Amino acid sequence: MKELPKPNFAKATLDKAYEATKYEDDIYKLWEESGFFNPDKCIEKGVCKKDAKHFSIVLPPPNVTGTLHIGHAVMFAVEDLMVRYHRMRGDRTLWVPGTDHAAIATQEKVERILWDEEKKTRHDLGREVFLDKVNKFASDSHDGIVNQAKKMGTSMDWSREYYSLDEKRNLAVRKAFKKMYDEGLIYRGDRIVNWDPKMQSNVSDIEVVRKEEKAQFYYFQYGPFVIGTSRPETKFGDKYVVMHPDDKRYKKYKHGDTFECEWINGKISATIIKDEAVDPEFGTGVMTITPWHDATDFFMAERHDLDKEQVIDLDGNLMSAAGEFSGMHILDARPKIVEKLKEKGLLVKIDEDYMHAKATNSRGGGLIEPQIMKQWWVDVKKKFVMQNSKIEGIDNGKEYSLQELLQHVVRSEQIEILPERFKKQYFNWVDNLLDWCLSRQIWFGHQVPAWYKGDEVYVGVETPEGGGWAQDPDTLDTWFSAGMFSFTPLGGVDEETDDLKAYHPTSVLETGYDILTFWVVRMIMMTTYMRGEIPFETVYLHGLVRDDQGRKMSKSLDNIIDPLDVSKKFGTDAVRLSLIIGASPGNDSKLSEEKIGGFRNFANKLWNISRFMLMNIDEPKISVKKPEAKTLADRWILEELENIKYKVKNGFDIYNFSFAGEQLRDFTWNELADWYLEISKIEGDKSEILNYVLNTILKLWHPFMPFVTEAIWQEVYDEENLLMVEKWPETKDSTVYTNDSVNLSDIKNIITGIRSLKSDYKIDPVKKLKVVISAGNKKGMLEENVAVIKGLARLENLQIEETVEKPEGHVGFVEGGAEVFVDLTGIVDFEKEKKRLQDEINSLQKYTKGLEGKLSNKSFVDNAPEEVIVKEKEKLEESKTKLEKLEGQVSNLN
RNA sequence: GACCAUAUAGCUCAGUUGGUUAGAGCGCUACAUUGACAUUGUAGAGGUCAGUGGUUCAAAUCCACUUAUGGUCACCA
Repeated sequence: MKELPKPNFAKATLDKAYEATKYEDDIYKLWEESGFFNPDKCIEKGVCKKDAKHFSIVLPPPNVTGTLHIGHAVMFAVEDLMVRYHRMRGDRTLWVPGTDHAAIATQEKVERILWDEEKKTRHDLGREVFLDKVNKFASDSHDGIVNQAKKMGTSMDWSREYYSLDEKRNLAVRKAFKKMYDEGLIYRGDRIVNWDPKMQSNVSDIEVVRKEEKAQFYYFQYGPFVIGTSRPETKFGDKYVVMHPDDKRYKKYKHGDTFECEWINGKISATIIKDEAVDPEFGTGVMTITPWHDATDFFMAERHDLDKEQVIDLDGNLMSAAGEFSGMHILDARPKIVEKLKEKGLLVKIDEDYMHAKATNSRGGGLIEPQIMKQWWVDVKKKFVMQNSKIEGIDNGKEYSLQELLQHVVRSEQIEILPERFKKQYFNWVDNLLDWCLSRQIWFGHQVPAWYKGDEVYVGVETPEGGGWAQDPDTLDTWFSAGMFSFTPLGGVDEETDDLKAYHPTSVLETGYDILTFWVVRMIMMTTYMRGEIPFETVYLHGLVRDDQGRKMSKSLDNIIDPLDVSKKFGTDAVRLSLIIGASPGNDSKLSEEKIGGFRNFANKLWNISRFMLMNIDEPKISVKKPEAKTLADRWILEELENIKYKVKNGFDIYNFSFAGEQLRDFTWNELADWYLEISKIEGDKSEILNYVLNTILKLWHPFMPFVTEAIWQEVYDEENLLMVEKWPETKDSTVYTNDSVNLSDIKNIITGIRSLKSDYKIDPVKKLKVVISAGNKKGMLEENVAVIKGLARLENLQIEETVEKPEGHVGFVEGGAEVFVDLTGIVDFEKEKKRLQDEINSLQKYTKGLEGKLSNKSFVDNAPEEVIVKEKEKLEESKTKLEKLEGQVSNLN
């Protein structure tokens, strides 16, 4: 690694404060140029073995619609965390980057820009010119995204980067489409779709969002019936009147009966239909239907084989069926139609407070107008013969539907979803799965690989031989290509590449829970079908990042936290930590600059801890050998280090990253810095231990805070090695219990107790006091630590006896069975002391009484496990002894 | 309407299979400023674990109901 450009680091000592911006770019360059983001290089250099267990993630590709937001930062932080951990553990680790063309979203964005800047539509430009523009936009977005991802410190293998609309992915799409078509899983048919007149495309059910809105609800006389509707403008073609078969009010009317009645544009002939889809409680329990422009009506018409007539065109204007209203936009026509019906005496009443859920396109917000159109669909219920299954419980030669595959792999726990409650949501969706409408009337995306000549249809991977074939102008739903992202970035549809063999199924799909139904379901569907494999073993769903008040971040609220801004301000490590600590899978988290600032402080703390340690290490070296402990504090910190190693590993293993980070921070700050380093100033001569501890915590912290840890590593250990590919510290496989020979808590408590008294009496912290300890069986242990207690509690003199009466003018407290007497001659406030001791005695008495009650309760003694009883007895003994001593002190106040 | 979450200190959250005198960070109060760090240190205040009832020797933890907040799905012309 010597040939690599070395960042311009200061030598020998660290700067006083960690300045992230000074290091981050150089560090990233160092990593990138080392080549270790690529597992091939790791194998070559022995970072991992070729046959090591693999750990692979395909990055959920950000949309090329612009710049990244804080949600992407979470994704980067969490995935990089896992990837760095596994890489250091020696797993064969691959993280594949990519970007998504995001068909509708991107086209819509470019169309808007085009309109804002040039007042032109895509039709003014034509398909080719427009697509050039979109591609240019996408390419610029892509570059920005890559740059941002690198700023976040992501250790992705850029040599394997993919784009959802590149040639390889396009080939995969064409092959998949053909395979599904050949097996009858893709069909072209006239079905009702969600048409967006604004965007001039249909969108899938999942892309439709409903918005509650107050609307007018009209009641009209329709022959002998009163019908209700919120959409009078659709009623021209209505010639069926429907009611529930069990509705007694309309018992005398029979299914199939016809009658003549006066309607908007004159007399019509209507037919009575009985169908259970009608809710007798709603309105009058009678409705007319418009199969061409309503999904419920459509399916009703299908059931009874009724005529369907188009009333509204694709621009939202009324057609010839509307007679005098034809050519008028539906929204303009509505009041006029109502007016006309009123004049004819057919308007019964208007309900002004009707709550209506209007359907809108989640992209662009256009009002959805259902239409019947010829579209391409995936049949999710159709059975096909499985031929390539490697899935447990799915047999080759047997028949399955896509829906059954989706159900099977999650139910059989071959795919784990975290947090588990999202399984319910998954099945809620999958069990009620409808056919998937694939085609979109937009230009940007994978063009449908179907060609037409007259009535002939050809579906294939390449343009058919022979002239006269015209390709379907529509493009495919972006999720069709996205559904194959576990494997298309590793190879293709039908070739077995080395990458596919080595890294598929991928280990984890890490993404936001909001995308579960859009993407996760489709990935499982496409992958199980195309490859006969699960796409990933675990789905880890992160929550959404909200502002400090819990609101979604949005431009209009002006509460957006831009990851790059805050990275610059506080350092990338701080941003990453703030997104990981305090966040749990599937739950939203709140973020504020204050929170990030807190973690910036921690990064600096780690830097300064290292700075101090470095000053006290004779010869910094990379070491994994546990050094010899000479004092109680040494034994204690080494034991705590073992504990924290286990806790962090365990946190990673159970996907509780927040817990791992929190524990590690507590150890680093509250134990190592606040106690051990302070003690080391007194005891001295700790070069070996400090070196070992520093080594270890830098490794443990690296996945969380890659930049500052690598910066320190490079400064301290220098030369050949990158922390990024150091070996993860070995840990035991269970909790390590602390025993007395490594327990520092008595020492800590005595020191804290003395400090507390000092603070209580408002004694100048610098003033040195005299202390006598009646130590009992703790005498030996305390004597060994006289210097530590004296130093940290700032004592002039410390006398330790096995038993000693409280000297005059002293104030006492009890800690760990020892009585500590602090010399406050001349300043003791006897009343205050009396109260302090009495308060403690009171609460202790209550506590003791509780314990006694518990232990004399027969059912407790009979039922509780032995170890619990033993523990309670010990507690009782302890508190009794303490009580005795406190009572002695109070009676001896002088 | 169906289903799923969440409710613990002023704020953000921990609390693993029921057994702690319920914890952390931020904020707050008081004190401390020349050798790792003021992006700091020391000490402290602050909680009837949403409510009610139940199970149990034992409930923040399990169960039922209630209330509040959020989410997913279904939506009715």
